[in-house]
Amino acid sequence: MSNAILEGLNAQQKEAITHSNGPMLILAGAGSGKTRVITRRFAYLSKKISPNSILTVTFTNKAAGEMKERIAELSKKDLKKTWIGTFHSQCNRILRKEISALGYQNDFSIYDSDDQCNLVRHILKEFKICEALYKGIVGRISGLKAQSVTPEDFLSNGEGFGFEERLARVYVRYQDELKRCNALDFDDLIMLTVKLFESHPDVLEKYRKKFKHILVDEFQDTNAAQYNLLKLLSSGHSNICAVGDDDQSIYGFRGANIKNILSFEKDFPKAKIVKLEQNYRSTKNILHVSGCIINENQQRREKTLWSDRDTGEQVCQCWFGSEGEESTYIAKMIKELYLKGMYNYTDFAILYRINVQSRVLEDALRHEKIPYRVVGSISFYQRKEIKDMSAYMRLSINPDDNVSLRRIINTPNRGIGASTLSKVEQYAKKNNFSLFASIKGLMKANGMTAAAKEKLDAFLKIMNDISSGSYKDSADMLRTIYIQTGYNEFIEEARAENVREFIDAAEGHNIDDFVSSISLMSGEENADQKENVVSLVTLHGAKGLEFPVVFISGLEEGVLPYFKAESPQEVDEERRLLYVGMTRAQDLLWLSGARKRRLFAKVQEQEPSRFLSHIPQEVCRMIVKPASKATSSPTKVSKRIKSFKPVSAYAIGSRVKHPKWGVGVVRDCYGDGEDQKITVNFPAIGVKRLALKFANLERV
DNA sequence: ATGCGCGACCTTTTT
DNA sequence: GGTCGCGCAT
Repeated sequence: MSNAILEGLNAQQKEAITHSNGPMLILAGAGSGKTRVITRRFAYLSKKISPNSILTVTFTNKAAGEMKERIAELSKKDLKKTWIGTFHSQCNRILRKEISALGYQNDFSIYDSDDQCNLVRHILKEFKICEALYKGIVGRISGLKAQSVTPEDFLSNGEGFGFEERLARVYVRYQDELKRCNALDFDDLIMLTVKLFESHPDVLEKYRKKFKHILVDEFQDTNAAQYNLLKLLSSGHSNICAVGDDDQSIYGFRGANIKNILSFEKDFPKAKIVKLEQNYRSTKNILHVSGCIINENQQRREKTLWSDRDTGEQVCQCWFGSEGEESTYIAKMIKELYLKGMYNYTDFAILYRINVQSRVLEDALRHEKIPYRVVGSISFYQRKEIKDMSAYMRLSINPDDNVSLRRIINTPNRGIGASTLSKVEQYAKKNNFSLFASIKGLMKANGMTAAAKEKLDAFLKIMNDISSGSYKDSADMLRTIYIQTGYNEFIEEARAENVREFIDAAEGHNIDDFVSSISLMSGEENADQKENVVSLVTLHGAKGLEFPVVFISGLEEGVLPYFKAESPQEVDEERRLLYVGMTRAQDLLWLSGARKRRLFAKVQEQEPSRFLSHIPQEVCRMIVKPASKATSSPTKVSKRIKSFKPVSAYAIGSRVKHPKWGVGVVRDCYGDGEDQKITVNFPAIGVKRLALKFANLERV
């Protein structure tokens, strides 16, 4: 066995990688080299069996991409046909082949949450149920599907009263509509694969034989349907390797079931359990403090992370008068550490529980002229113009796709309004047609005004032109759509830019593959991380990331834990959220809160988060700022980190740019007013003393 | 068919 | 405070 695969690993990691057959649960603590273990195990296994017979599932495209990349580095095998991907993409791949067994066609559309909402709202309108309830209903339906509860199951167990009864009716109808549209929503991808395997043992057998080993990443995030899928596929050989950390389970609200990891041995009785407890990321202090937090949770698998790293700086705990002071403090601290030359802006992250918290933080960063990026805002593929373009593509491939048709029949505006559409809907219903077929039928029937017919005919012609074209790739088709539909004339410039980017991304992609996977793309994975900016990110969004310096803001009752978390289980999940945030930090960690915070409309009096009471004071530095107008200067802490002067015009250690000599580091800066002098070390030139007034320097 | 004003309600969100 | 959706007005 070549040793490259086993090089530089600790004993537990080796044990996990070389385990041969049978179920295994790897409890991988934060920063314990989890990805490394999975990728190496993949490489290890593929020495004995074909890499194509290992099913590797992740939750995000990003994780799948990283894994592929790292496996490619390790192994010289051809990885084109491997099964490394998200749960949804793997199911998509299986269903594209096998779904005819369930009465769908294999060119089905995939509805994302936006399409899903549109369809539910349409049904609610028809059922004359208050449309405003759609969000709750979509959530419930999604929850049911996550448990593999089909409409039929739900009907047979249903109470049959009030809301539940109406929910059942909507669910039945929704699922029926999806099938008529030849469409699957995200949850269907999993649920229907499970259903397929359960109802067609021969198909299951085929994949069971195909996948000799199964590797699951982020196992703590699996929902019941996903777990069922894994159990079905691994039944027989039981070669399932699940990697996860129950302490980082923060997606309970999406149906993730923490019990899957807590009671793994119940389903896989002889499971080997490996704990990865050596942390390669954080200082001892950070680990100690975060360990004390997570220890408060009752339902967890005991683990104790340890680190080879230094004790490190104390964790800073701060209490401010208001959220404004909190933000100012954080911004100033970042500035100081940056100017000191210790860290780049990319090394900092500010984490928070809810998105609205970013606003005041952004204000403070802008005020200090610190570049930043808010991570995880609306994803590229969810933008209206992108969704419109894809809807045209989708409809042209799958004419039954009513949701896409409703989306674009009057976009851009071609005068087909609600009354015309409602005639189309009625005619479709009467004849059991899709909307597209209904429009075609109506052209020959009576009962439409000539004007309406003309407009519908124009729409049919556009769709016909799009469908009958021959294209060399997806980009080619999109360009045709963009022009044929007149979208290019109706769109504003900023959005047109997005469309161009979309077309670029489609370049060289086969149309069927592109359309079938487009709903599964998030577009977040290619966000350039190279920019030197501070990251602002929610605690959820921070999972899987790491930063040398982390600030967690808003550690107050009502924010973290969020006021909606009432049951002990929900509070535990909030605690895990804090734990995830803390364990992102490599060197320095600040935990802060404010006594007064503007939340929604009013200013609220806040109490410190209950989680803070379990922090051992001996490894913490407490900073309390009484509510006052006085500018909160961060000197107290800066002294602790290393004594350095308050920021002057140009702080010692800061970087400046000279028009001729380029970037240099400030050695000294003295004098004041007109006579200020500065000493700068330019790497290429050497140390220079300049009169600030004439030097024409620029901060970098 | 579009535009505006009013009221309700606020999380997190891998796909 | 700010977004989103509805209903009314043109």
